[in-house]
Amino acid sequence: MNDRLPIRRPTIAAVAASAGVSKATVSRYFNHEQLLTPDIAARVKKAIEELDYAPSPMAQALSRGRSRLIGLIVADITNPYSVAVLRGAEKACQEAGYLVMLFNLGNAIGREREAIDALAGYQVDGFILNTLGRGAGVMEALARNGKPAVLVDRRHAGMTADFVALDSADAMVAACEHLVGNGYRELMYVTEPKKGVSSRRERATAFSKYVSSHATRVAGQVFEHSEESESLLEDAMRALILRAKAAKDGRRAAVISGNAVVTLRIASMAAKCHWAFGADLGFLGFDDPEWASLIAPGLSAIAQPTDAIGRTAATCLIDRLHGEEAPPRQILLPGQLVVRGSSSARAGRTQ
Amino acid sequence: MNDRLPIRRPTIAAVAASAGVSKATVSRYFNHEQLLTPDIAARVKKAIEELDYAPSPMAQALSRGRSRLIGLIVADITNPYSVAVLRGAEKACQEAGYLVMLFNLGNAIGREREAIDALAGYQVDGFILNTLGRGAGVMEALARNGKPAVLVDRRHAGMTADFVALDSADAMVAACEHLVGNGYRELMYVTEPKKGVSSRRERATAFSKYVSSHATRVAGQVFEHSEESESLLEDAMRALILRAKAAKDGRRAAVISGNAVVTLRIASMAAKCHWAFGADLGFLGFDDPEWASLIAPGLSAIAQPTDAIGRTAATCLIDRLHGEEAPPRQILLPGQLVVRGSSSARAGRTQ
DNA sequence: TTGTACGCGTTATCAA
DNA sequence: TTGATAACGCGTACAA
Repeated sequence: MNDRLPIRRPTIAAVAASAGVSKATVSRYFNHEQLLTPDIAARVKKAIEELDYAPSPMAQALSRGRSRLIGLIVADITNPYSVAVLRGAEKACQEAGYLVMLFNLGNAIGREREAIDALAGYQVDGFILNTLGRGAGVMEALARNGKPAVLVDRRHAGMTADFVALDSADAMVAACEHLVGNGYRELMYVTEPKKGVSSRRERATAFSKYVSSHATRVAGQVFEHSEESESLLEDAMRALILRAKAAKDGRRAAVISGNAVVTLRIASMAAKCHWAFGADLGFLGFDDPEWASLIAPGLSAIAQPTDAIGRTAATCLIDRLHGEEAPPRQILLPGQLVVRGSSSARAGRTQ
Repeated sequence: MNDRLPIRRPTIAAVAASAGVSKATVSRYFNHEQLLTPDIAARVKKAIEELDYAPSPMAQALSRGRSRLIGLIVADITNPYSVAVLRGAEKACQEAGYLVMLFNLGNAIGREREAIDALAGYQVDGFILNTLGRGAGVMEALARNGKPAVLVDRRHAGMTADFVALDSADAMVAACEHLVGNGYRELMYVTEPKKGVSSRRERATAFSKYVSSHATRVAGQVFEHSEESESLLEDAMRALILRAKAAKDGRRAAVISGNAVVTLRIASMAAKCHWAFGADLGFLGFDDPEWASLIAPGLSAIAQPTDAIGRTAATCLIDRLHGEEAPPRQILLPGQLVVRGSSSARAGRTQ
């Protein structure tokens, strides 16, 4: 039952023969039906149905130069953010009749070129990129293949392409104002190593800017946390808490996390050190993972509109494919502040 | 700078012309280099490098009938399990020189056929399926396209294909023995609606079997939990706890969760009702999400070897593509019991 | 060993 | 309006 080798789907030639017309006529039935005599069209239609014929997208791609394929390159599919975006993008693509070819970099920077070329080989019509962005070969590879791209979350310096992301600066201000409004004045922003990643840089910058423009009331520092600096982070947080206590003016300490990965680290550290969020330590994190409400007393968060980001990226790209010629767009989507117990105004539990 | 339209990558004809040979010779350079004179091979090589030529996989696919593409159909990309498997599979595919075309069903059963046909249109060489499995058109569509497939996690009744999944029965026994060994004798297994999903059925069956074969010491029930039955579940859990207390023989109550989605529900319910895991209520869940250790006092779990499952599925499929003709295999991978505080022997916190 | 010519399944040009 | 025919970019019998 599984003789899988020589099974061939019917071709346009078979339909043409069966309908007693030429291949060109069958092709026209799909692409320019208006040009066909009703009588002929009906015959072709019948043959198509009898044979259960469907055009081969591959052959179409070869002939037309367009494939209805979209290449999606993602820095790290382990990252829930990437997956959430992927989901929105894939859905929008499907709805527009495009299929997604996926390439996961697995955080292997430097494979960006390889990925672009591999996907371009299959004639993908365009790219959605969520990559590390050392930028090196990327621009060149994109240009060489002459295909449009839209960047997600991470923009490449000097690359002129559509860009979709969270409005980090706006979100950071909202986060800071919320915390400060609730009495947290000793702030620390913890981010993964900024390196070249634009979203990380922009959030850190927005944080620093907020702090310096409210220097009279608020103190703040940026902490770059990498896998190895676990104990350094613990020390920094401990110091932060002590500083707030030492101030004697009732100010409280709070940590802002740059993304869900960092949030996970901080939450497990807090559990280990028996720091109570919302009491000893305020907390608010970028990204709103499903488990945020489960960590007592609930982790406050900036929820990213990941689905909309993915969807926007896809439709934006597809617009380009349909001939949209506008200059590169920068689409920043607003985050949503989700308040839970970890950033409460008064110490203690907040269901 | 973004004149993306008429950029054409060099073709085999261009290389042939540049090297002063025929297209066939260039083709042979890639596919049968042994047949070439060193001198000629060198000339071809030079031309290839100068033009930065790479064969078009699309055209190759059309010509050979094989595309080095693998279609991956997933029931619901929102499910972390699916993503984890996807990750392993995509990696293995990449390493073997295959690219993945992704199709997410978004839990829309009935789109399976559509997905298979869409992917088959692009000449994917084979399928990796993690779908709902009403089975209806699936077998037919697969047969019609004559392409091999490997099933992941969910097997289709009557479909003879390779199958890769967690060894659910074995894992369930391990889970039960662990709980019973720690004094939990009043058990409840909570699963999403079993419907046609084989993995859910198998786990429930294994649970029932364990309970009935230890009926003298252990009581157990299966609870099918759907989105709407939130309050029913709460009632059931409350009753479970009371039953254990009422028994007066020191037996304790424990819940086993069928997957991470259910775990999330139960954890938030426990928080709401102020049930303390490991004290009032034992807990152990299938799937070991990253946040399992953060829920006090740590959620015990059966960790699935998701990466290995994905990787195994992919290599298994690729073996078939390379001519492997063995009868359909059933590959069951062992889960790993991760013990944390939620299933501790004595009440109280267990770091 | 190398080249010629045809096929893979479409679309598009140009006559008819 | 419809039908040959030539691309599209590549592999491969077959001939040289």
